[in-house]
Amino acid sequence: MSRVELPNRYQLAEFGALLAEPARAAMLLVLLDGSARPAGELARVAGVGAATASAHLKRLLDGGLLAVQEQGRHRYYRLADDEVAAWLEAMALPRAPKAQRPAGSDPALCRARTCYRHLAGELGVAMCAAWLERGWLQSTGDGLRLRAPAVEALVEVGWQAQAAERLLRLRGRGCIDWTERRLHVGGPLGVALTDAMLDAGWLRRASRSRALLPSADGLRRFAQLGVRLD
Amino acid sequence: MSRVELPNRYQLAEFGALLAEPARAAMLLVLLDGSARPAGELARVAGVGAATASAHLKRLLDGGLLAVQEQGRHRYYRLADDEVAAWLEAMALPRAPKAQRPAGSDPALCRARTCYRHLAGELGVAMCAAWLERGWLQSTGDGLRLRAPAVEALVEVGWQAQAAERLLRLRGRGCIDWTERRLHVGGPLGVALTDAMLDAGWLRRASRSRALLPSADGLRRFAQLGVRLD
DNA sequence: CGCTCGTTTCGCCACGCAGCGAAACATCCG
DNA sequence: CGGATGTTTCGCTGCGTGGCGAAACGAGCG
Repeated sequence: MSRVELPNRYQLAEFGALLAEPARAAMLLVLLDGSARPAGELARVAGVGAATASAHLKRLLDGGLLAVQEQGRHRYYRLADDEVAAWLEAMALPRAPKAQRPAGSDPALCRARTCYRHLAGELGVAMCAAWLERGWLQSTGDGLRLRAPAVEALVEVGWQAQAAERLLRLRGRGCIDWTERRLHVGGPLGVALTDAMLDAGWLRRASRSRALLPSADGLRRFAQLGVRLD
Repeated sequence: MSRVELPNRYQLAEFGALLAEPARAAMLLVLLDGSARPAGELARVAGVGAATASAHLKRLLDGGLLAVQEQGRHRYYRLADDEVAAWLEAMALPRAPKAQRPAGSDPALCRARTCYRHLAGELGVAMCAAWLERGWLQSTGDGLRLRAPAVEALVEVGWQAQAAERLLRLRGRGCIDWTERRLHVGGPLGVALTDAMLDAGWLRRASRSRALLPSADGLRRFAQLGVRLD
């Protein structure tokens, strides 16, 4: 068939048009944390009526940026996949007016946050770098894979052996962190790691932002795993 | 003052709107190789009249995506900086309709190409990774820096000592390659390296695309510098 | 079964803006 | 100076689309 050419002007324009409306941008931004929200709530967030919101959601859906999940009389919308989330992060974060990143950005958010459903920010980048260096994490043709020594280390700091071993079977995606411009671990592996850290109380979700707040205990554990902030 | 919050909906929408027009998208895409072109040529590329093109260029200029350089009765437009180029790469490349990247993309382009003015693609990523691993390249707080051993190696494969040493003073920017999702060297250092490789005949620009074609000699030199393609 | 609530569809209006031609500038050249 | 060329400004028209209210649809619930 016709080979896929470079990004032609129409693909790029179509994508841009989907972002070009403040109402749609607001919806996408609020879904960037991986949540799934019903149409009505998204309408409220975007500040438009239900009818208008429905039209916007239809466009985003047709454009492949959203996926929908029906549940009773609600329809929950979420980002189509973490590929989309990565694009949005790339677009959204560095778009601070001019200055590179005036250090005014919320420091907690720079430190640790969710990107889609996995850990990002300085902490996420530091973890990825440290584990890659130790060989606990390896980049294969198949994506990022956790190695046995990492499992041992996790068990040593208190994780259940069975749960830790399950991580060996999960595939990670290298995901670019756009405040740090460096890799962190996304994909199923990244999500599983992050979930476990939340469960263990190492991290806590901030109430009104995507920031993740590390507990004192969490920081100690991270340090035991070779992960330090600055 | 008001701290810079996260990307608000308006910033994102404004950016999207700039891309949302096929004529503007075409202009941006053709400038993605770092070239500077006069308004008339961009009008031709975009397939619109001179008047229309002028209006589009004004919008892109006001939006901070382009810079202009007056020269006689011509006005040469180019991308504002490599930050913008990186955003565009991020938007444009992975925007193949659905399938991840159906391997139908131009193989030469995946192998090596210019990103703005520096080397990207498999070759660029491989070089960056190999040199980081050998310590020839180091990530400092200030960006990427070349180290002395790299200069020695470059001289050994035939570069002028003086030119090679100058590279030590140039700052590199980690630039994300969106076909590979991995780092390669951008910024002044990346540009200087790439220029030198073009001068030395290791690489040649393809006539009708952003692909860079490595010569047989070039591939041999790259191999001597620890850079191999698969 | 009939009411409620969440969502989508329909019909309508209004604004934004892309497009062009004509004209105004500006620069180079003879 | 005067004509040619490159670029921008101006005025205008037409289309796309965002917004809303009203109505339709469908799922829960008493």
